[in-house]
Amino acid sequence: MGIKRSEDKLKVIVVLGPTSSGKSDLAVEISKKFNGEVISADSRQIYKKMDIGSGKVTKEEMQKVPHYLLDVVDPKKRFSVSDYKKLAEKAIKEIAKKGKLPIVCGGTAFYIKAVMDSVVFPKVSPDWTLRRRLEKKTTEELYHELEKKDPQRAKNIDSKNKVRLIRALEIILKTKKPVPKIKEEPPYKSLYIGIDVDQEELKERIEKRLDRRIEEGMIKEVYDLKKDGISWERLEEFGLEYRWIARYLQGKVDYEEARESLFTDIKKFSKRQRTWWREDERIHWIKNYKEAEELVNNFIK
RNA sequence: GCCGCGGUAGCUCAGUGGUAGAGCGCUUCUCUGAAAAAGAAGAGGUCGUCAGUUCAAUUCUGACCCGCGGCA
Repeated sequence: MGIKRSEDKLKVIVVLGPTSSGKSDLAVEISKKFNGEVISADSRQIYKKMDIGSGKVTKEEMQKVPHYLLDVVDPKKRFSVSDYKKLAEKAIKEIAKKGKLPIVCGGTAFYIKAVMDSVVFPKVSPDWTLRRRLEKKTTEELYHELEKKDPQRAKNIDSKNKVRLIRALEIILKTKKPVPKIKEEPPYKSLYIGIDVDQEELKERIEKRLDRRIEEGMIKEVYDLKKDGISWERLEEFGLEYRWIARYLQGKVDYEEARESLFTDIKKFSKRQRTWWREDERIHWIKNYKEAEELVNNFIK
């Protein structure tokens, strides 16, 4: 399999931006104008029954534009980037086959990168027994072990991050080989549109949206998830809305504290989201729909 | 008015006769199958005010100011 010439590659649009920036609306607008369909790139909206808390678009907001990769996984099941990559690739093909324009839109940068930068994930599925065993070791021990077995990977890895160290060792122990390097030609011809929102304005939008979602029944949504058998631990792991509402429902924090902490955490999250794209030259940062429309026009010519 | 307790980082508080720490927040960053996860680095303080003791005071003493509780 040779490298595809760029003229042969499928065209894919990426819409990205921090939480509450208006990505979903923009993706729908572009879809309507340019005959596109949307593929969500969101690690929480992928789950069923996690609607308000994850900020999923409603049926009305979709305005009849087909959306992919929303509500496809049971929240009890584990889902990973690698699963996402497979599903997203399938969706892109499907949309292109219909002669429509695939638009990847979402706030999970790792998911977008996995698909668009063709990150190759070694075919080693998580071995929870092994992980539990490695979990008992200290980060220092794990790092030394990695240094011995794969000095190359040890050079770049976050030496104090247990989750990453364990994953790296898992790959090495299972494949008996070092962790493969990632570097490949991007698989699609792409246009990256980033929504640029002023920090202060974003904070206001985050807060307003948070209160609106509480009114819309976000707390009940989490309560129902628990009732359906999702553990507190799992809800904790989902983070943000699910984490803080779960703590509130358990009586660990009062309402005011839950709301304040959640607001703080969402703001932090939006800052973390920015670090993924800050230095990325491919992204065209836009302020409004008009600018986006122009970009897409040039892109699809 | 009296008695007691307290006043140290943006917040909650540790601590020491040789000019200070933690957690949280804040800023910045990382990202190879949990990614809203997980992790890293950094910036903040003339230790309430004034005076005394001392080679040396945030630490001891006194007065004062402020807050909280109790008594009257």
